[in-house]
Amino acid sequence: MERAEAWAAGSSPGALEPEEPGGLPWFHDQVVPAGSSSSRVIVHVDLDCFYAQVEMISHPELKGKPLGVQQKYLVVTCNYEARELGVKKLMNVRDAKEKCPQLVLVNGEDLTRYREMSYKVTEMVEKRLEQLQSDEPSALTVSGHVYGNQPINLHDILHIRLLIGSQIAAEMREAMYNQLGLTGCAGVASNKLLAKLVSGIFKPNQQTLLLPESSQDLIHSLNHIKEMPGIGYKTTKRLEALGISSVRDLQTFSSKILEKELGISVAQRIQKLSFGEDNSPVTPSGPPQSFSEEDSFKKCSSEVEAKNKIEELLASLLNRVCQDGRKPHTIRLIIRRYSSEKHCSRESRQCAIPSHIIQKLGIGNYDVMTPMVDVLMKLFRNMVNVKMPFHLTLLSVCFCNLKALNTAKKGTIDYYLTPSLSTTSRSGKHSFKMKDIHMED
DNA sequence: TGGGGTTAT
DNA sequence: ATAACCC
Repeated sequence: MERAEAWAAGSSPGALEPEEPGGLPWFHDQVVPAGSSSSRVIVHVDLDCFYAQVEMISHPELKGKPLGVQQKYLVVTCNYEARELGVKKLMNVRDAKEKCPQLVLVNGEDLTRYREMSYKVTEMVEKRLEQLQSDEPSALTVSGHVYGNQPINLHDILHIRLLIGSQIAAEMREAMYNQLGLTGCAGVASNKLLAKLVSGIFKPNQQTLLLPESSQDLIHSLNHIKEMPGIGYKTTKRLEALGISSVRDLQTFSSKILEKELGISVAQRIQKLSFGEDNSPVTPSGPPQSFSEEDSFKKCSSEVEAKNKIEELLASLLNRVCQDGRKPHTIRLIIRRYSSEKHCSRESRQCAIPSHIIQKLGIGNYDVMTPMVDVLMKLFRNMVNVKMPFHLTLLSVCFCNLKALNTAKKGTIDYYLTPSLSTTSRSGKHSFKMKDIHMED
C-alpha cells in the first residue's frame, strides 16, 4: 500500500548529477559505462504504512492506538497495532470494524499531506546521498539482518560491497527517522527484484541483506508466482492457465511455449525474474510526468453533476500544477462506467491544451477554469452520449506532457538552450542516479 | 477495492 | 487510447 521507496545503485563512486532546473532535487541511477561488467549494490527502502505514519505524526494522540486510513469504504492501510488485531490492507470498513471495534479511522482521500511528506523524504535522501561521498570508511560490520544467516566472507569483494550497502541503508533509515520521524524497512541485494523481495523479510522497521549465494533460497521462499514483483494480475491468470503456479514451475517451463503465449518480451522478462535475475536499471523517475485527481462515487448520471465534479478536480489540479512550475500541454478526462463485472476498465479522451490557456496557467487561475472546463466537457461528450442514460462511478482529470516553465519557440536560441525541448541532451552524462521517492497505496 | 502513478503497445 | 504493471 502506501509507502515511499528509494533506490540507490552504485558500482563505483561517481559524481553527483546537478539538480533539475527549477524544481526539487530528483535522484538518478548510476549509468554503467558500456562494456564494463560491474555488479550492482541496490538499496531498496520501503516505508511502513506511510499514510498511517503521516497521520500519527499529524495527530500524536493517535500513536499507540490501532489506526486505519480510510478512502471511501475501504481501509487502504493501517498501522501495525491495527494489523496485530487482524486489520488488513484494502479491507472493507465493515469487516475491519468487526475484526477490530476499537479501530480509529481517519480519512485519507486527500493526498496532499502524504504528497508533502513524500517530497520531504525525496529531499532528505538526496542530501544524504551527497554526503555519502565524503563519509569516513567504517568497520566492516553488517548492519541489520543477513538473509538465511549466511556468513559473510570478508575476502569476497561482492560480500564487502553489499555489506557497505547495508551500512548505507541503516544510515538512510536513521536519517529518515531523525529528520522526518518515519520508519521503514530496507533490503540490500545485487538487483532491484532481490532488494525489494528481501526488504520484506523482517518487518516492521528492520533491514535485511541478501548475499548472492542465498538468492535461490529467497525466490523459492515465494509461495506463488503472483508474489513476484512484475507479475501482476493478468499475467498470473495466464500463467495459471498454463499450469504454472510456483516459481520453479516458471523456471522449468518451455521458453518457446511461454514466448508464444505471452509474447517474447514479457516471457523472457518474467522467466528471468523466476531465476532472481533482473538487469533493469534504477530509473530516474525525476519530477512527475503527470498529475491527476480522481474521485469515485456510487453514481453520476447527469451532465451537470459531472461538470460539478470535474470543476472540483480541476481546481485542485490547477493548484498543484501551479506549485510545480511546469506547464501541462495535454489534458485527459477519464471515466469509469458502472458495470456488474469485476474488472471494469476505464475509458479516456485527451487533447492538446490550447496555447492561449497554457500561457495563462502560471498567473491567474480563475481565467483558466472556464475555458478548461469547456475543453473537458467536450471530451466528456465525446465519450458519453448525454442524450442517453448513463451511469458513471469515477471521474478523473489528468494533466500530462509537462514542459519546463518557459515558452521557447522552435528556431530561437532559447529553444536549444531549454533542456526539456531539445532531444537527448542529458543522456549518458550523469554517473550517479537514484530513483525518486514515490507514494503508494 | 482507492487514489494515485509508470511504461509498453 | 488502451493495457499492463506498481503501491
